[in-house]
Amino acid sequence: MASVTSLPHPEMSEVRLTDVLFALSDPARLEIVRELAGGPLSMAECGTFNPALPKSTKSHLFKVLREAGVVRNEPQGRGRVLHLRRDELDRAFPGLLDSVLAAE
Amino acid sequence: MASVTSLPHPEMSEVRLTDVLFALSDPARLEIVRELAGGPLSMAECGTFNPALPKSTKSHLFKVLREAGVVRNEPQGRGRVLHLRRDELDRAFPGLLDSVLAAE
DNA sequence: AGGATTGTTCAAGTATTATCGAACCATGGC
DNA sequence: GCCATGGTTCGATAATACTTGAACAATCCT
Repeated sequence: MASVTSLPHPEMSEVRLTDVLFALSDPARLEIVRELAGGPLSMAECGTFNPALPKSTKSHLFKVLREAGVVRNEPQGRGRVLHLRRDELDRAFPGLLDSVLAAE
Repeated sequence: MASVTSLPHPEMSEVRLTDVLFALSDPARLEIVRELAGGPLSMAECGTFNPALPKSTKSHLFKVLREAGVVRNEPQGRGRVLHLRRDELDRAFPGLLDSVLAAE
């Protein structure tokens, strides 16, 4: 019943630009997105920029990104793999991610 | 002394990407930016998407945009003119505004 | 099965943001 | 000078968002 294993992800058609912008507007979340731009990572591998971050806090950061449609969070083994929904975002908001990731 | 006439604007060099993204992440502020993309407007002309908006609220929306470096607010006659800092933003964050404004 | 590992969710406290009326300020025109 | 116009700032309240420990869930491994 409502296993936590598979988390809900919005369809890209119902993702709003403002929600994506909001998700990216936090430095910690943006940093996570930058890390994920290099390829999928487990949650443990991700967020190394701040190793002291409690796992509940980290989980919350990913939740915001996931609910905004920026990131996909899927179970793998005993952990989870995160990846940027890059192709989908590029289709929905052409150039957005490129420009954000290009900014120093 | 500290006349309100001329409001402080950040140098583009000290504008942070996350602040810009945050400023754009609110639907009302984003709508204002869309209106300003067509050219400078007085505050009265701007924000017509919600005519019932109190002027203090509207002023606050502009303040957030101004402090994030998105908009310039300058006195003109008895009122004020607002304009998007488009060229500067394009230089600092190439493609960002384009992609945001292009999104439907 | 039991324990270790990896996260998620809940709840509570804190902090940041939004909203809007009222007071205030500057300018233009009479 | 005085008043109307156009907008900012202040102050209070409401609404969101962030942070974190503790409890819980799923999986792997022996």
